Amino acid sequence: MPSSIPRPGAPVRGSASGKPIMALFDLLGRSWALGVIWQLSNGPMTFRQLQESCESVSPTVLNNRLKELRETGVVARGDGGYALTPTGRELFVLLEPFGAWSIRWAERFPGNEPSA
Amino acid sequence: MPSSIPRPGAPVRGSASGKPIMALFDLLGRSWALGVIWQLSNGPMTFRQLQESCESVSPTVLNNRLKELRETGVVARGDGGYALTPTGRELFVLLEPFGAWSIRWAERFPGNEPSA
DNA sequence: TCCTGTTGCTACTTTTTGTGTAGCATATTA
DNA sequence: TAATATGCTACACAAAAAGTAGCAACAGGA
Repeated sequence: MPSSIPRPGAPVRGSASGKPIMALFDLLGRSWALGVIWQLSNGPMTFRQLQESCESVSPTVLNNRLKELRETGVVARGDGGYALTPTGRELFVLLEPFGAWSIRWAERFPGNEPSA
Repeated sequence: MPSSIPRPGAPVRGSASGKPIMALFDLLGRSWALGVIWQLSNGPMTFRQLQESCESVSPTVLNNRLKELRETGVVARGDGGYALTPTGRELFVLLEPFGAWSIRWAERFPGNEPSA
């Protein structure tokens, strides 16, 4: 059984009253949710393509994440497979800076020398 | 046993070679990771305060998340309990816009009327 | 029409995570 | 000394994810 889909206004992890930010964190804080959005930012992908580009995601989980992301208006199916909706693209705009940030984070990672 | 801590450069979910963005998504895509960072943005909190403000988080998980966030340089312990490091505050700066966005998302949520 | 390949899944078993509750050891304050 | 807070650890249980198999629907092509 898929876990319940986080909806703002309904109880979610972190908020019995469903504060939107907590509903969003519940949605995004599930395995592969962020990864799927990241992959789809490059354009529509089929289920199988997503499976390949997200190494080691199981079809069960991928299907659950896609269901959740569709029901929350972030992803939709169309030509060429799954794609971000306008809402999803908005979300990606917020997510995009994490790419560059993660690289700087990696460089100064505790125990890493800044790679010469 | 706590799950392994995602480190850029080491294999993580989504990337055998540990692409930084995938390591970051692995770190943040665990339950309560985003919520903890969000809570700590208001200032340092004790373990118990975090437990209370994150409704329904179990101490086991909270402790695991804090360990991971500390070892990845996002959170540290100091006066007044746990607090974001400068790195953690940087991360929060990227996260902050999600607050406002989530409210708009809630308003036009599939099945919600834009509240009059 | 039969074969071959692709796609989007579902089913199932095993392993990993998270929940929920209890409670302990170490301060701190009265 | 007792009461309180703090930062946990230890379970027993439940939920989620991994890993693998395979099926139904469709699209060519021979």
